[in-house]
Amino acid sequence: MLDPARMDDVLRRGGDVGAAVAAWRALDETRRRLQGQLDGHRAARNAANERMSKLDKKSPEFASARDELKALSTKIKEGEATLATIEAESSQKLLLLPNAPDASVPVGADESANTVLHVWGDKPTYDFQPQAHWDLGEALGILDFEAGVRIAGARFTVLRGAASKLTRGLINFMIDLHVGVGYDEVWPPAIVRRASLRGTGQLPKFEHDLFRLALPEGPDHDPDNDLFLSPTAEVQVTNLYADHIFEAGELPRSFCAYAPCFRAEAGASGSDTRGLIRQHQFDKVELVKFVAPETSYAELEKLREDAERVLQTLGLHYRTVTLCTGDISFTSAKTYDLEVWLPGQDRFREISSVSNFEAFQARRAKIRYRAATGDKPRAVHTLNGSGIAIGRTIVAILEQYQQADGSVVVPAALRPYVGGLERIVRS
RNA sequence: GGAGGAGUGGCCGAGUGGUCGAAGGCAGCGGUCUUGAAAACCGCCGAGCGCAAGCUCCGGGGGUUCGAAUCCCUCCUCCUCCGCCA
Repeated sequence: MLDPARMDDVLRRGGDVGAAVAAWRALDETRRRLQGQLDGHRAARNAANERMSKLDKKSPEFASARDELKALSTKIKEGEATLATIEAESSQKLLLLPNAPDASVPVGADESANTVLHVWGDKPTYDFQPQAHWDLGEALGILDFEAGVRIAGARFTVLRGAASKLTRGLINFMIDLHVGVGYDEVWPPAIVRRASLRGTGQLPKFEHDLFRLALPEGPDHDPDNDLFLSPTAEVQVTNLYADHIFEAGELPRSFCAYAPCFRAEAGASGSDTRGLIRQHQFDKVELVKFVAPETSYAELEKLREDAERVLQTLGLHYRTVTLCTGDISFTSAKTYDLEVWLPGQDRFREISSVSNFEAFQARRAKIRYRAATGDKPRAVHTLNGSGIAIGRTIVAILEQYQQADGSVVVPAALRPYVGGLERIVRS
């Protein structure tokens, strides 16, 4: 949730955000006025009730006071109903306002305004025409797109043999790497409640991107009990500490988690329909940090390095870009994307996204901390980054490590995780 | 899935219609004492909104009442037993 004190900063995003901010401000003004009136009435009722508790219940004073209070009580109920409506409307508007970009984020309308932070490694050269992973994978018999369609439909893929083994190995490889530099490992549920998604900012705005479970619903069905397939472990791990107050000295806390991710990808029809890039279900190791606000930008750089270490250890050529105001997500204050080189497609593709959300998620999910014992709780800052997407890592390995004969060399660092497999060949 | 029981502040726990944001204990913080620590004693000690006065919060939502932690309905969660099961 955007901090109302940051309303001016959010305008840097441009577009129609200005109108939304103005609408919220007007509503909030009304809300505060009504709240003041209502509080006055409630104070009167509380005082009167206290006097009443001392009266003889059979006395005529009691009876007349009760009749008077009944009128006041009715007025309060009406006020409460009105206020509830305004509050619901106001908080709905606030929930739909995006995060304010950090001052260091370049201004721009779309990805063309993103800036390259650095490039790691050299573009590998081939003395043959490099193939796209979908051709390589099918030829090797390890990516079975047809079977995925048969079982579950478009945008699902069956991984066979070495691709399956690579998935298992990559999950362990990445988690071990992160645990080695101080992350705590967790294995969360794959299904999440509506409140969790609201906490991290996927809801209420992006429900169309999610798979919701169609459970039997009675007449008293409460939408708050709806369940969704999680689109990213960011949701589960961040909500690990929803409604929690960290004590002084407990921060920063860093976690890594593997979880399958599910995205409806509504509106993405026609793009990336080939291969493993954009699937309804994919695997990802996620990194999440809870930190004190004054440290969050230093932590963002460390988090970026932790994600980059995965690609470096695997020897994959990539670049890091700073997303501009028009390209950062709804919830982010600043985001770096790691883009891995895909020679088969002659382009860089996003493989990890690393963001500082500042207090945006913490305010929604009520994740707080005390700077010192006895202090008032304040919202923490949360950060997360892919550490990293498994499917796209397989894509990058297949494309960057491909050989003239159509086989693929397994990166040395990964071999201990795949039973010593050195090369993927057609079996 | 069936039958019972229970959800109160960081934790334990009292409170069954009125002066209760809520006894008491533990933990924590400050102090006295002590060379220091422990013990003992004294004080402080939930969160949110509001400039403030003040208001709200006793699992969530709804209802009854002048007034609800307390009564009613409903949902959620936990515990015990039975059933089923990787």
